[in-house]
Amino acid sequence: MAETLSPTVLTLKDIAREAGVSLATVDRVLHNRPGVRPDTVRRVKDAIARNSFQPHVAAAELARGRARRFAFVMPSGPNPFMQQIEAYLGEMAAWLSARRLNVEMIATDVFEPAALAASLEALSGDYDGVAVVALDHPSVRAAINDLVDAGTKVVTLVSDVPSSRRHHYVGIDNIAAGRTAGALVGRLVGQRSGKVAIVAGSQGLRDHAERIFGFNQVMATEFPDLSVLPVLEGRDEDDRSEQLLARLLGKHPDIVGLYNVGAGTQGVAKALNDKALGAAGRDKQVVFVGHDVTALTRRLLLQGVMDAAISQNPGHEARAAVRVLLALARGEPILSEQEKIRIDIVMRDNLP
Amino acid sequence: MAETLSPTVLTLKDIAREAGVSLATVDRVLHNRPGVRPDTVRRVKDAIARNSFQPHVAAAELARGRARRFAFVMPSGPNPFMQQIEAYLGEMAAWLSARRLNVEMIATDVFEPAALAASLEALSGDYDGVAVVALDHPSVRAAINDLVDAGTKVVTLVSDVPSSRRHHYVGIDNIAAGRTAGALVGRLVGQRSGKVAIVAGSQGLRDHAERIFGFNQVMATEFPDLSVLPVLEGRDEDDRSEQLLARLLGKHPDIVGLYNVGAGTQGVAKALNDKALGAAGRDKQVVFVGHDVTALTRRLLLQGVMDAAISQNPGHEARAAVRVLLALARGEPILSEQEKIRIDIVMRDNLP
DNA sequence: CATTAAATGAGTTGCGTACCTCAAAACACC
DNA sequence: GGTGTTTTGAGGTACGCAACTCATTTAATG
Repeated sequence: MAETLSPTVLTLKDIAREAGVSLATVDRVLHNRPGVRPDTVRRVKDAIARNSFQPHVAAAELARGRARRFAFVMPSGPNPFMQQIEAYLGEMAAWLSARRLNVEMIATDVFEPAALAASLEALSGDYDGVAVVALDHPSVRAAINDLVDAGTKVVTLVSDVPSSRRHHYVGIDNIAAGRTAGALVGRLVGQRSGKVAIVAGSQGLRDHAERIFGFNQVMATEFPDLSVLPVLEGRDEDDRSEQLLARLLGKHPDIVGLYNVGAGTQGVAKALNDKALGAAGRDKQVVFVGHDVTALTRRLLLQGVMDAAISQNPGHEARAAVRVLLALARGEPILSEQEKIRIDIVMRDNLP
Repeated sequence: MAETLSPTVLTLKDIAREAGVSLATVDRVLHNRPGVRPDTVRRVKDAIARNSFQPHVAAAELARGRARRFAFVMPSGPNPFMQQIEAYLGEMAAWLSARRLNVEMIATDVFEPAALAASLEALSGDYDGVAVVALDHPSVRAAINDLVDAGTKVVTLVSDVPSSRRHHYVGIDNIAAGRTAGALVGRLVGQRSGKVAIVAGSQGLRDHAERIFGFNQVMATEFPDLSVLPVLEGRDEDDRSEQLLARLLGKHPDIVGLYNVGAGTQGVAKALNDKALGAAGRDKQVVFVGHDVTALTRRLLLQGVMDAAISQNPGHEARAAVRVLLALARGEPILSEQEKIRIDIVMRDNLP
């Protein structure tokens, strides 16, 4: 009837006795210190495995003395998503200090490869872990690899650099996100046929490009009655997005769906709402799917202007980045299921 | 440019000096032990607050010596959702043992109030925390309150007992889940009008009743063109659900939507697929929304038989229950944002 | 065999807290 | 004033591990 999931665990002393060696040797093996014969290493590791020994994290943490330092390298400038991440880190302050963890925010021009790489290089040696919102560029990749080589744990956040040797990526699969957006637009448009518009920041941004790719994939294979118009590049700016979209809506009265890949949501909504385009604007007739839950998108969802938002929970991302860095630093396994950022579909009725 | 989120923290010795008392007195205040004058208590607490002191969890954990024991009281019998929770707890084994946490599974007949209450009473004194999938019944409520009074931390899982003094509820808001299901059925049906069927386990189950309530709410206010048929009570059994639904589909050729509130999904799908009801079955014509991502619902989503599943991540629930119990036992604050179980909308393209 | 290098043992210290004991001081009461 | 009670101080031990030193043993080399 009752079943125990966690057997009693031993201490290092027990392992030493089991392996027939001294505590010092166990310690050497555990921390990959030199001066132990391969055969002895094996005996110790066997004893550890045989008893499924886990070092007591509390004891280890206490014994190491110095606090751990983590750095979050984030884009400078006003970016609501990044501000949210910073806010969530602030909410963890008590949690962090109870574990003697120091987290520092470092702002840099993420879109300038040289500046970002320089910021990263400057961290070398001083930090146990670094989370970075990174651009996928050779110099950035090199900077990340240097950090890794120096023993710093590196996690990419939101935007990955798969070609680097970063230890982990905390963020969503953007192709899948685009596919999800496509499925939503297609399904919500329903029986109607017509055209679908895409507004993106830039097709040069890795995540935007991936989302568009996924979106088009689904549209082509599953919704042949809908034709996708060329991507508008609004540079994530409200004004530019509005102008481009307004012109497009004017030219194509049969637009039934819209996918906003990045920011500039304010402008997109304004264009949809523009009275000049029809008696009551097009906001309720066009299925509008975008990204991220902010104060603005929340309002648009409630008003029925936006139909769904694809969201990657920024709180989850912030916490996952910290937890992953901590687990890496401690040499603990990562609960991959827990740290995986899911693609959330947010509609009016499941607004968080 | 760089901003520290976590200032250096002091130790108990520093606090003692700050407050002008001895370590022993600080310890007495910190653990609400008697024998300290109110005025002194205030002085110590002031010093703690003034320096935003946080006890070092690692040191505290190490010093207390004995491991913590948590119990998960879950329904007996083959329930896929519960099995998943147990599996996820198994995945945490290393995490748990590194923290010297013992988690035990206790199976009981959750639908029998007396049996459940007895199971809970039997735990008194032996556990630091209990997570229970509870029925909302006076005797269960009393048993929970007894546990709480005995100093055990209690968390309700999946199904709440709001009238009890449980410390926390880990699960979704079922009314909101029903609303979400309603919105999905309504939106996915599109322009068509017709009838909508509901299959539930029993309207006597709190969570099912709440979901139906939320579903009807949305249907009535937002989709007046759809009329909801009386709820079928399939008792979460495949056969019974199939028979009831098959009869209903036969009687109403104009059913365009279906909400399956609980289990019995296999039966529901079979009824939809029944060739006797039409040339090719009704599975692709009826919008079908259900709950939970299992091997079965995953297949149905991929086949296009099911259109969306409302999901409460069982892995997240298992981990959240453990984390909340641990935080409660340690006297740490709970990261409510992190522990909140979200209502996930799962469609074919964002299957986890 | 002697010499040197490598491997291992034995031991110490300290991390910050919980929990305990015992004595001393402060206080309340008659 | 003396009594008894409450409050406070001082100190110790233990938790499990990291990190270190230094002596000793074992193996490799010439």
